[in-house]
Order: sequence, then structure tokens, then C-alpha cells
Amino acid sequence: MNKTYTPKEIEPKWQAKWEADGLYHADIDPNKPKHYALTMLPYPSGDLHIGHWYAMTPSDARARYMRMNGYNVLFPMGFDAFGLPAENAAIKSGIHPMARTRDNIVRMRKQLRSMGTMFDWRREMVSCEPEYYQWTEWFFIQLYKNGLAYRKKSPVDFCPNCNTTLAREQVWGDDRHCERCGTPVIKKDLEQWFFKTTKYADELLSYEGIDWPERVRILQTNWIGKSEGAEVYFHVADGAAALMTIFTTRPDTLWGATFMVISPEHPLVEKITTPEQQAAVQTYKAQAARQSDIEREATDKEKTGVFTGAYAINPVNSAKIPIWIADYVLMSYGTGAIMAVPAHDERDFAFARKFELPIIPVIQPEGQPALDGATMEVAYSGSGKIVNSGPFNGTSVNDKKGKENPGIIAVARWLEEKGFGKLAVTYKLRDWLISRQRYWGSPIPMIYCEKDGWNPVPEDQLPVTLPENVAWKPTGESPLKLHPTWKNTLCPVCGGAATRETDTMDTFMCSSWYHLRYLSPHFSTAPFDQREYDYWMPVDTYTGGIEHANMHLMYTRFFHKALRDMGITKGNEPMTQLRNQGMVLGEDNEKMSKSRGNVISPDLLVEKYGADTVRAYLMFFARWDMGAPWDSQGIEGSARWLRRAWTLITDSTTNQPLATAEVRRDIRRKVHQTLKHVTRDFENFEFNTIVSALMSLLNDLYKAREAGAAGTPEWREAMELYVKMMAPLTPYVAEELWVNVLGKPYSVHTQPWPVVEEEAARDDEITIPIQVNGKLRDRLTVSADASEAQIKALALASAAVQKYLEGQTPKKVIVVQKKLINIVV
RNA sequence: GCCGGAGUGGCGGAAUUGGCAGACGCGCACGACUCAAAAUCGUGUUCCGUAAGGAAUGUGGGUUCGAUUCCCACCUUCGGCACCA
Repeated sequence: MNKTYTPKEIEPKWQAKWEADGLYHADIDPNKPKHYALTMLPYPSGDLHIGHWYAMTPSDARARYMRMNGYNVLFPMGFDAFGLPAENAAIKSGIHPMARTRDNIVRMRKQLRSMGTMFDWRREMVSCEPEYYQWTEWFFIQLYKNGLAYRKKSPVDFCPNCNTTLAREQVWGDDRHCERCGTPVIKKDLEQWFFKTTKYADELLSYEGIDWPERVRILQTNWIGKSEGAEVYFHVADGAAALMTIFTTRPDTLWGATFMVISPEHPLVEKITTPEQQAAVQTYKAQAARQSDIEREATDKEKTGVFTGAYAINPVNSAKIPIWIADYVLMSYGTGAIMAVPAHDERDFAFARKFELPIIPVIQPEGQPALDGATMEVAYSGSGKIVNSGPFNGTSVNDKKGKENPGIIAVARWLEEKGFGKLAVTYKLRDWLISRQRYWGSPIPMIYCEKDGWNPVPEDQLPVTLPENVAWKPTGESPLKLHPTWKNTLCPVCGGAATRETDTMDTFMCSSWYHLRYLSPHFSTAPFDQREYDYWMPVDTYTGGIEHANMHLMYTRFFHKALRDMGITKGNEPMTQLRNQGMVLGEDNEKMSKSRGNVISPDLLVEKYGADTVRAYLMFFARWDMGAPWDSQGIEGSARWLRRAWTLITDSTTNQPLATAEVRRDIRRKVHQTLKHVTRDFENFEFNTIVSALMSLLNDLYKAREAGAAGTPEWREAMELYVKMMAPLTPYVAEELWVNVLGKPYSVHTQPWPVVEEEAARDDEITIPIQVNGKLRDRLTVSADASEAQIKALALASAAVQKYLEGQTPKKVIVVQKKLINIVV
């Protein structure tokens, strides 16, 4: 038998058979441990790109490995089908988003099938189908009923020319213009729906019981951004009977506050600004609103701000201090107002110097000359003793945060007693804005009635479906609002005429629960079948890109916890283990994009090499969690590997067994050592070294064949184990070799993962490097059970060592058992 | 600016508790096969040096018998960011 390796024949054949046999169907089996493997679902852009392959095929290999280890594995796939691109295409060319999306999905399903993944397609979900979004709506209603959804005003980016709300990615350039027409973007305040993610801020900070990369945990922790401090109430002086609440992490520096800064968007601005300052304040406000977040965050930028004309009274010492507005104070964090203590805060210091505001030190570092506000060059934020602060003079301050700091806790307690303020905690995390002024999303199932206000659509009337016939002209409103009849409905409370919510939901809402719909995608009486939930959940392994660390992964955790508190889900976390893959860059080392022309098409690669080679190369060419640039020549190595494996395994049965006992022993050792290596690497998601270990074993098997090993029992074992080890990585060729070359019973993918025989894997002889003063001088090959004394004696007797000893007695001889000898002279 | 990764041959990478740096692969060179080419097979391939030998894991220090691995400082680069009060 000398047929060449022909993936084009092998792959479609097995794909069809696996499908026909339902080989990858995952059904509840109480007799087996379950494993729910999930990889982030794609947006149906129309073409599967190499990044999808990079995310999915190693995850598939891992899922297959788990299956061979006796787990009942669920590995589903679906489509995150709502979203902006389909709607943009509709505006541009009039193609209906549903038509376009369904076409794209048909195409991508085919591409996904070619990858040779073990997806159970019976469980597919598509988020834009009413069968799915009915339950997205239902979840919204549950959140609303449990007080976790509410409405408030919030600004959106808006293009006055296109008359439409813009996503962040549609706003371009430093001058923040519309991507379509170049018009400068303005901010518009709209009433929108929010979910109370902040209610779960503290719980989201705990990662107990989940195995997530530290990197993601740190990103989430920083995103939640918990900080402890105090709220302090400042009265506005003269006339305006207003109270300003500020948040500070440094209440111990209250006596050093020399001015106040409030955000330009703060509601008090209108109330307190004096007539003389009106013009300047309004100009500054407009300017701040035009600025991008990036501009606002630039620290090297000069501080800007405007005096409001108003003053505040510092409650602790009755000092009258000016109130400014400045863009470095954000309405979305804390209370949108701060007290400025320039002596001890870098930003306040820069601001004070620029606008010539007083600087009063209130923390004195010990053993140093007294700080002087007039001459200080930088703010001092370290430890010391409180000074210039009435009752607290002499109190120690360390450099710890919050309650850990004696100065902070002492002042905060005193503020509470006096009624000037209280201990407070603030988070960076904001509530989740879910309203989108768009058509192509899940409708928000709410009805507004003049008389009864907002009420949810009765659950028996779900889903609220998107109307088919809509106009795509950008009007500044959701196309749903412009539809002649869609929004008209009846109030569920009074039965009178009422209006539907015409905004739709953020697509992150769809992806917050899709893992539950896979459990029972066609279940019609609830979002999921409870029996399926009890068997499969939680997700055991979740894989996807790190870029989702803060948004999707945070939302889905929030969602799970909120549902848990309603009794819908169980356990504290939806996904037990998380692993992230890196990115495949173009050959030019840049991010792949159509405009750069560096996109690699997996379809063409499959055409040229077959899916198994593409899979193998993607697993081999880089550390999976790091990614690397694509190399069109590099893939030849993986193609060569499979051809060589094919050749060896198909050719090996005809030879006469001539090998010596030693050669046969060596085969077993190498095979079992490789198995050990491969098994460990699968556990750790280290796919690149799995492939290299198999390549290395193949090289050794070729040598063993030269030595007449083919046809021996050891050889047959090697062939069998080799194909089993290949199976998760390159499922097609492994199946062909298993069934049609080795003649084993179908299917290799239902075989148990082989067990390492430690005795076979054991080294009989070991080579020990001998160093003199840390430099390699000789090597010693000894029996693996040689004693330390024997090894030491042999090492000292070595001619190479003697040369370096020059007759001296070594000062010290370090023998690391079975590893190394170092002779110190 | 802050936070988090990463820096190892011409290239992608390996080194699993601090113990032989460069596994495996790409590329390249030479050789075999071939009329020739492709494919395939074999040999070699960190740098300097004819060699003995020496140097080398971003840079500079430190700990250690021994450091790619641990510590300190710095540089470069990639990613995240909402000046976080």
C-alpha cells in the first residue's frame, strides 16, 4: 500500500459519515461525567477568517481530548447574529438585515463544518431568530421585575447631518467626526435603559471557585475599580441653597482643600454659576462635551478649567473656597465633584499652579523640612503627620488606602459624628447601558402609557418581533419608531392606547445567556430545559479572546448572578475555567484587515492543504495564548509532518521484524514518554509542544524503522498510540489511518485516551552534565540507578575534569540527583 | 500618564521546582535521487575563532556553586484604559 495522503478525499468522506452517525451528539448521560466546552460564538460576518480557526480548532482539540478521557462532552456552536454591520449594509444597499444574516449563516455553517470540529449542530442557536430573542426579552422582563433595569438620561454620540446615533467605532479622528459624512459629532441626552451591574460590584470582585487567568481577573478588578474613602458635604456659599457632595479617598487632607472642582456636566453648574461667569462656563462646557475620552485622559495635556464665580464652605474649618469646573473631573465617577488638595494630589497641584490657586500642606513627612505651599515643586502623597488640621494635628498617616490608614479612618469617623460626611466606597464600574437606537437588535419588551407609565409586555405576548418592512433611511431615530404601526399597542394595565419602546438591546445582552440556550435551543416553555441545566451547567471550559475580559465576560457573570438571585440559575459563576487565545497577525506582523491586504483565507488553505494541516499548523506555530504572525512557508512544515506520518503508518506493515531487543525497548520508552508529555500539555492548553512532541516521536520512529522495528509488537503499539494522539489534533487523517490503515474499529474518536506505562517510559541510562565552576566540561552516561557516590567518583575521574582541576582538590562538589554535577575549584 | 503582558539564532518558538540554552519547525547551505525540476531522503546550520577556546536569552546591577527562570533599576514593544480624586 503506497497511496499518498489525499486530504481532499479523506476529509469530506469522514465529515459526512460523522454527521450521518451523529458521532458528536451530546445527550444527557447520567453514567458519565459531563464536560461543557464552550468557545465564544462568532458574529456572522459572512466569512470565517483564520482568527476563528485559531480560536476554535485548539478548543476543539481540547474538547476531543476530554471526550477520549471518558467525559460526555458538549461542544456547541451558534451565531451572535444581531449587530451593527448588518444594519449598516441595510442603510447602504437596502438589503434586509435578516436576509443578509441568514445568508451569511448558511455560508459560515459550511465553513465551520470543514474545520472538522465536534460541534453538535442540533444544539445551534441564532440570536436574531424570534425563537431565541423571545427569551432575551423574557430575561429583560425578569431583570426589570427584580428592580435591576431602570431608565435614566444618558448622552450618546450623534451625527447631526446623518441624523443618527453613532457607535464609538463610528466616530473617527481627534476632531470626533462621523465616519460616513465627516460632520463633527455632538452629544445628545436620551432616556435609556440600564441594568444595575453596580449592585454586583463587590461580588464580581471575588473569583472564588473559578480558574480564570490572573490577567483577566486583574483587568476585571481594575475595571470594577473599588476605592474606599469618604463622602463630604460642602454648602455652597451665598444665596444658592445648594449642597455639594464630594467623594475623596483622602479625607485626612480636608484642611488642605483650597478649591473645588466639579465636572462640566454636573447638574449644579447651572445653579451656582454667577452671571459674570456664565459665558465662560458655557463655552467651556461646550468644549468639554466635544472632547473625546482620549483627549480628556491625556495627562501630558495642560490642565484647563473655568471658575464658576461660586464658593463653597469647607465644613471642617469654614474656609470659603472657589468652585471651578474642569474636564478632568468626570460626572460618571464618584459624585462628579471633588475637593482639590493641591499639596497632596498631583493633578490638583498642576491645576493650582496653572491658575495660581493657594497650596496648603497638611501632611508633613517626618524628618524633613516643613513643606511650603509657595515653593513645593511636586505634590506630596506619602506618609507623615497631619498638620494645619485643627483637632487632627499630629495624627499619623501611612501610605495605605482606605480603612488601613489611621489618618483616614480617624478623620472619617469624626466627619460621621459631626454629620459632615461619611465613609463611602466608590466604583469605577458603571451600570450597563443596554439601549441602542437601532433596528437590528432584540426589542426591549416595554410599553409606555400616559396613565400607567412603563410596564413590561405580558409574558404570554412574547416575543415582541421585529417588523419586516421598515425604511432604512437614517432619521435619527430607531427605524422602529418610524414604522407606521409597530409601536402602537395597548397598555397592559389599563388597556388604553400605548406605545412600545422602540430602542433595541445591546448585543452583549444576547451573548450573556447563549450558553444556556445551547442546552435546549428549541425549548418553548422556558429559556432552557431544567434537566439539561442540571446536567450540563456550569460551563467547564470557556475559551475566547482576551479583548472580552471587561465587557462580555463581566456582563455574563453579572447576568448569571442576577438570575441566581431570582432562582433561575444555580451556583455563583457561569464558567468554571477560562482560557484565552492570542491573535494571529498578518505576515507583515500587523493586525489582519482587508484594508491592509494581509488577510489569510482559511478556505484557500483548506483547499491547498486540507483542514488537518491548517489545524496542526495553528496549534504548532505559536503559543496559543500569545499568537504570532502568520507564515505561509511555515505551514509547509505541518503539511510535511502529516505526509510523513501518513507514509510511515501506511508503509510500516510490510517490513520484516529484525529489530534488536534494545531498539524495541527504545520505541516503547519514547512512545510512552511522548504520551506523558502530550497528556500533560493537553491539560495545560499547550498545543504547540504537543505537535512538536509528535513530530519528534515521528523522527525517532523513522530511525527505528531503519533498524528493522516495523512489524514488531512494539511497533504496532506505537502506530496505535500515535494515531490516538493525533486524533484530537487532526481528526480526519487520524480516523482514516485508524480505520482503513490500522484496520481498527470505527471510530478513533470514541477510543479511550491511552494510559502512560511508567515502567516503559522510564530511562535506563541517564546523561549527566559535569560542570567545573559552572561551565560544562564533560558528560557522564550512567545507569539510572547509579548512586550519588558513584556518580561523584566518575565525575572526578573524568579526564576533562582533571584538566581543569590542575591537581587541586575541589572546594565543593554539588551533585543534583540525576540532573547535574558542579565541581567548584 | 496608569495597569497588564512580552523581549531567547535569519524567522516562529522550546527549556514544566534555580540545574546541559536553542527541542520541534520554517528558512538556508551542501549532498543523494532525477535528463531536469518538484516532491522525497541525508548532513549541517547561535555568534566569534583555523583550532584550543571564548561569548551569548533586551540593557545594567544583585542573590546563588549555578539565573532565560528569583530580586532591583532601566530600555523597547504589544494590549487595556474611564486624568479614578
